[in-house]
Amino acid sequence: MVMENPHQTNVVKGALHERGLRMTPQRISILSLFHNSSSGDHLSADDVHQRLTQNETPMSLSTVYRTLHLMSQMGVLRELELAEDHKHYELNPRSDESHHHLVCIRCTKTIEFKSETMQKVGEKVAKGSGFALLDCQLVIHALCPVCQRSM
Amino acid sequence: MVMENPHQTNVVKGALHERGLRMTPQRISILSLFHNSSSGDHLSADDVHQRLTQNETPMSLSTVYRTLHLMSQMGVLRELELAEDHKHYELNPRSDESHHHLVCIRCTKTIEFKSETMQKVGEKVAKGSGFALLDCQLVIHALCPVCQRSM
DNA sequence: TACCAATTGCAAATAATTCTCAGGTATCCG
DNA sequence: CGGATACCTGAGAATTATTTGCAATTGGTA
Ligand SMILES: [Mn+2]
Ligand SMILES: [Mn+2]
Ligand SMILES: [Zn+2]
Ligand SMILES: [Zn+2]
Repeated sequence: MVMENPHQTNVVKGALHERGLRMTPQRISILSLFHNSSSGDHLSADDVHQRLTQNETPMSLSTVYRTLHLMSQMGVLRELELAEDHKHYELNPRSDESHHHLVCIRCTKTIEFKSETMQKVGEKVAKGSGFALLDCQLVIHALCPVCQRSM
Repeated sequence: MVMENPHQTNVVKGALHERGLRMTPQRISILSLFHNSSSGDHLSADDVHQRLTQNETPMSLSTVYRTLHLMSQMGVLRELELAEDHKHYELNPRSDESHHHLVCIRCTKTIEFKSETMQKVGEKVAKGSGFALLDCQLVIHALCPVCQRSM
């Protein structure tokens, strides 16, 4: 069940080395998990932890948190703050496949959508201020049709 | 020091009544605080609590949390998830003055910028799925020039 | 003015995330 | 090949933002 993505793994390994960090079995397992998830899977730290356990690659929840944080800092993962009380993660999409989220603040139903302009705006704004872009996300908070009725 | 904004206050009062809720002194104080803040002031629950105390309108921190949450649900305030471990709030800007945030994930330096297209995209996407728009925010995570050097 | 649901303050509870630290392990060097 | 060093992990405790339960209070209305 654990299928690796050698290319991406090596790219990350290189980035880790540049910082004096290492590619460990735990980090490989977490990256594989995300590579094998379908788009639209937004995983919490706990989700990741549970799936790893099912996948025969259990590890400490602390390590999961540490890895998710590190990978987000490196721009490999993307941290989503949707309408829940905890963070969710997904692979940080390549600029040509970037997508964004429309989320109901009441039932947390989430819809992904694409928009090329967004990424361009992000790149332009970041460059304009001399910032190095890591992730650019539009979040639309709204009420879904169902929740609009039940108010 | 506490100057009210009668118009906006009445609008909110009406919206509260529609839900069977009340306009209390505490809610008025919190709204006034935001109306008297300058753009770019992103206040945490604790910031709000401290400023209210200075303003001679102290109240319980629970009430602050409850009010910030309620006002966000109503679309009066806007909840910001920037690069810190707690939420920040600001007045939810009218559609014609909407703005967005570029934030350094390392030092949390935050820059506001405008972009008309963004709001339009948000409105279009929400409508396209039958959602009722509350808030639409682009967050760009990046590294500021200073932090890029110190790595 | 009396009533009643909404609201508040306080303290306790919750839950996500981080920290501490001791025991591994990869990597580098002589 | 060892040994030194720095990185990494697991386990659990600690931290901290936020929520909740409850009794007392209050706003808005009849
Ligand atoms: Mn997504
Ligand atoms: Mn702002
Ligand atoms: Zn909904
Ligand atoms: Zn910075």
